[in-house]
Order: sequence, then C-alpha cells, then structure tokens
Amino acid sequence: MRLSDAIEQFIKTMLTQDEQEIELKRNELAEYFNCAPSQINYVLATRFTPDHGYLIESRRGGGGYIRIFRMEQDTSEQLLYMLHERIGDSVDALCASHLIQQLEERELATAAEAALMLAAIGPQALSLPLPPDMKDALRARILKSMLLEIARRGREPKL
Amino acid sequence: MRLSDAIEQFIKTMLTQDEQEIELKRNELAEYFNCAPSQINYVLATRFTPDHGYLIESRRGGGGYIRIFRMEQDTSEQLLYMLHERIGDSVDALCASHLIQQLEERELATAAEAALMLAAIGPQALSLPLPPDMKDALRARILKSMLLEIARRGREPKL
DNA sequence: AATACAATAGTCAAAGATGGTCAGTATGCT
DNA sequence: AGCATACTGACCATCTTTGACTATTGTATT
Repeated sequence: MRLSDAIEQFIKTMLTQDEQEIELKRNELAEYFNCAPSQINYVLATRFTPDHGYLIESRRGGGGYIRIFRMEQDTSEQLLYMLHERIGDSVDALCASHLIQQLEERELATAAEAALMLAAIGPQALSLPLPPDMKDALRARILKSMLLEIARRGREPKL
Repeated sequence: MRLSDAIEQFIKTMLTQDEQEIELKRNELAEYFNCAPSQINYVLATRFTPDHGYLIESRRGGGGYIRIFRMEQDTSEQLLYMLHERIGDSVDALCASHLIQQLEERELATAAEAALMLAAIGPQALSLPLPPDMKDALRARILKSMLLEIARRGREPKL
C-alpha cells in the first residue's frame, strides 16, 4: 500500500471513532510513518481539502498542531458545500446576497450572522478602487471563507 | 498546553473573578509556573495589549509590581467608536484579530459571529494577488463595515 | 545627603519547536 | 516514453522560551 494511502486511512480511522475533529503533530505523525514531514502536507493537500469534506487548521511554533475537522456529509454541511461550489471564483453582489438570504432561511445562520456576512461583502466593504471583476473575485473568496466557517461549526445556529 | 496559554488563562481567571484590576509579582508568577521571568513579559506583550483590551502598569525595585487593568468601555457604541479610530484606513491581520477577539470577550459578538468575522478578513479571504498595503486597506473596510452592523443592532434587543 | 546594595521589572537577541512551500526526483500506470 | 501521482529535502515562516544584560526603586550605611 502506498504511504499516502496509509496515512489517509490512519487519519480517517481517527476521525470515524466518534470524533468529528482531531488534532495531531506533523512531526510525530511523520516519524510514526517514517517519512518526511512534508509528506503529511501532501496527504492533507490531496485528500483532506474542503472539496473532500474536511477543513484544516494549524499553528506553528512550540506547541504547534494540525487540526482536521470533518464536515457532516449528510446534513446541511453538504448544502454549504454545494453553495461553496456554486460560488466558484467569482460572484456578483446580488447573487451573493441571495445565497446569504438562503442560509438564513434554512437556519444555517442567524439573522445577525446573515447581516454580518452582508456587511462583509457589501459595497461599503468593497469600495476600494478595483476593477469590478476583481471585486467579484474578492467577494467570492470572502463569502467562501465565511461559508467554510459555518460548515466548521456544528449544527446550531441558535436563535 | 503551552506555557503561555496557561499563564494567560491564569491571569484571565484572576481578572474575571469580579475584579477589573489585578496586581502581581513577576518573579513570583514565574516561579509558580517554573519559567523565566521574561516569559511573563512575553505573555503580557502578546495577549494583554491595548488591542486586546488591557492596560499594564508596573514598577521596578523593592516592592515592585505589575498591574493589569481590563479596559472599561461605557457603552458598546463607545467601544465601536474606538475601534473605528483604531482601525482607520488600514489594519494588519494580527491587530484585526485582536480587536475581534475583544468584541467576543466583551460579548458584543457571539463566538460564532467572531469566527465569521475572522473568516471574512483572514488570509484565505484576502488571498488575491494584491499589494500588502492594499490588503490592509481592504481589511479595514470590511471590518469597519461589519462593526457598523454590530453597532446598528446594538440598540436593538440583546444577543 | 551620598553611596552602596538588594530587589525588582524590562529589553532583546538567540535558540528551540513547530508547521508550510516548492521545486526537483522517483515511481508507477497506460 | 510520457503522464500522473507520490515523495523528499532544503529553505522559510511563525510562535515560544530562555538568559544575559539593563533600568529603576527602596533601604541600609556612611
């Protein structure tokens, strides 16, 4: 079996054991598998991307870590993921506001959160002198970044 | 757990227990945590700055001390005003994250909202090929736009 | 008063501890 | 062979911890 596959399995096993989130040390894992630390990055980059349903968070320095979150495939995270796809590399303001509205209607975000998101991608926020297509690209990134954050947290928009 | 985090927690626990101000001895604290005294300075410098909402006052020599004040904000509007002043036309990522953290600690935003805001101004969101100063300017606008939203709802029912 | 000494706290640069990137190399599949 | 995937290592970025040196203040001694 390929090393990458073995590491992938190892991580997925850790994740399926009731936990939805795991934390690991890159160097420890690399040593365990007797490989270069960067191999871990390779596995994460090729098998644990948002498109695969995972989110990564890490920190360097003493006490550093890598955290891997699994998105719920069945429930609304899937929807978020689809929205994520739909946005692509560029969205205009109208489309973005519609998406945010949908989030609120489906109770994936509170009204307050939806308002915040609108504020983040509104004309005020993006009023720098940039070409319009650049703004759409920027809006897409901001929105996707926020959607991923919503996907990361569990399922309680709590009103 | 990281030493720095432990010390940070220790201090914050002291501060949240009704007191708005605490006094401590650098050397005592260092001995308690079994670390170099300058470690205390590191924690203060990275986690108790004005951007984090704290003020430090100290004295050397016999009977020396370090006092930590949690800044008092009269109303949320005043805080937001200060943030506006602080942000201006440009903020770097670190400063912005400190300010958002402060919003959460002071319960002007929920943890979920703070996370959303962080996502909106994070490196992922602003990963377009732009000069750094342009990113800082953009971050300032996005953040201010979101703060205005928070200020606006601040006059309505509580969280 | 002036001086010396002890008790504190501050600064800063170096070392340590992690993780990230990327270009180049190896391996395996068609 | 040619292409895609896997792997490695050198170099980079970031965060933490420490220690040597410095600065300030109170107290004891002259």
